Amino acid sequence: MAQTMQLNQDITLSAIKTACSNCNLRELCLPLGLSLQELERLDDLISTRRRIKRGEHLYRAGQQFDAIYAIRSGFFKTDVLLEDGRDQVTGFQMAGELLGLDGISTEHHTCNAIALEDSEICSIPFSRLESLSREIHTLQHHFHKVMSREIVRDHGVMMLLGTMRAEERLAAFLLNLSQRFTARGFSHAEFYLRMTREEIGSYLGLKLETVSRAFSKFQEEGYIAVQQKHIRILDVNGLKALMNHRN
Amino acid sequence: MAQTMQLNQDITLSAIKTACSNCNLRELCLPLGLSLQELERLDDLISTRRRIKRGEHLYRAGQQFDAIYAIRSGFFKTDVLLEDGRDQVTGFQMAGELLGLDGISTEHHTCNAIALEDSEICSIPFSRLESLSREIHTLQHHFHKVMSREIVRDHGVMMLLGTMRAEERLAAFLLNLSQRFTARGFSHAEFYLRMTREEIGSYLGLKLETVSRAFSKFQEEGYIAVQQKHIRILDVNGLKALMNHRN
DNA sequence: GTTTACGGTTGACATGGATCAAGCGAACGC
DNA sequence: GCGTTCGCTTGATCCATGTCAACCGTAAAC
Repeated sequence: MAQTMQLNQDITLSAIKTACSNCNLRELCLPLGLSLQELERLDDLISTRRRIKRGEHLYRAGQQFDAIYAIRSGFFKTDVLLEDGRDQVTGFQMAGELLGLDGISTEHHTCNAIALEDSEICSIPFSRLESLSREIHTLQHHFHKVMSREIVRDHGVMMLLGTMRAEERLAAFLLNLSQRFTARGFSHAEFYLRMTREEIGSYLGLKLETVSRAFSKFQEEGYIAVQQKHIRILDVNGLKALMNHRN
Repeated sequence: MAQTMQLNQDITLSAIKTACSNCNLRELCLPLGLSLQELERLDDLISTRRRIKRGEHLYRAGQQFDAIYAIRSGFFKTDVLLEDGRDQVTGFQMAGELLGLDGISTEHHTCNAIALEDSEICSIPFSRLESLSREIHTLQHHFHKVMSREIVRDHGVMMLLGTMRAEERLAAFLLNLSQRFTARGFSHAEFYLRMTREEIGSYLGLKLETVSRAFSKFQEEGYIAVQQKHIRILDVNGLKALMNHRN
């Protein structure tokens, strides 16, 4: 009897947890702007929830594409590989952000998505998302906005890689992280990096030593306090100023 | 009487010219994969055709977004500006490609689109495109693919800017242009650059002098023949080899 | 036809970040 | 608790590309 109750409760809990309508990330994620009824229809679509352990791949370049993924919790990186072994991190993704949009184009994933900490993702079968967004205008429009935002973000990274010097890049990176943590209700001034210096470097087009040196420099200047992966931002304006001036 | 006939002919010609169904770029552009009936519905949507002279803006960063643009003929660049005056070319677009996808996200354009030669574009009102793609599954799916392809392209540029050295970048750039010209029925081995060395440099994250030197180097090595903006590719494999090896 | 402006090339030199190398501290496995 | 590993830091040196400058050729302007 006690066991049956426990079981029922588990089922209920899991049902609550899987639904977008009860997800506290819905204002950051795909459901943004949907009405209650619309949300319930989206719930039907998001049946699977998957745990990905730190270091595991959510998908690999070359794999068949059939779903996009919303990050429920955790932290990911995506990277692309060149034939000669060079690779580059193309992004870091956190809760509420979507993964896999690159796969729509060729119906195969074009990059690897790897969990940087134990994470949970919601699978969104893409063809069903397309059907539903043919019916729900707001969903369609929001999805288009999300894809477009990804394009704009990429332009920002191109700008960073093409025109900024090492310290500017790192400052931009920290400010961007800070802003995204803030949007998720975390402290804007204090956070743990989930990625290594090498991964940061790869993303910023720098070597890990350069990243490390820039961190030390920022600490000397009093902009931040670094202790391994623990970062405290002491002077946001200092970092911003660093980015806005030539030299 | 003669005048009336002339007039009718003009109207007919203009009607033919504006329709996707008669556009020889339809296999490269938005209409890809549509049936004849579907094509005709797309025709209704693309009412305006606009000429943009060399040097003129199609749109500017900050402007209200309400349409995306298909390039009917000509050549464009897009660039983004930082507050401190730095700018970067984010892409070069040719016939059959779409411009303005970045504007969906915020309903404002986030970059400038400038014609590098006298060009013609088709305006596609975005809200009408969304309505139509709620009705035409193939159009919806193809549009998603186009957006996704843009994301994949941007990742390629990030890779280029983040991990390649100057000569690799220029080789990648030339091979990419060559391949896109080929897709449009032009020679893969001989073409005119529409952009200056400075614009190439901005796109590749290099200074114009470095671009110029790399061109000269390629010429010395016998990979290409350069004469100002006229490029002949003499050894595609040479260029490819240059990209695939470290050093 | 001459002048002017602009884009391109080339050379000399400077420098930011890469590379190579050593050492250190925290975390993890045994 | 101890050793090993991995990520990080820091120093010394090197090199690819940036910077500065001169000059050239082509094309547009007058």
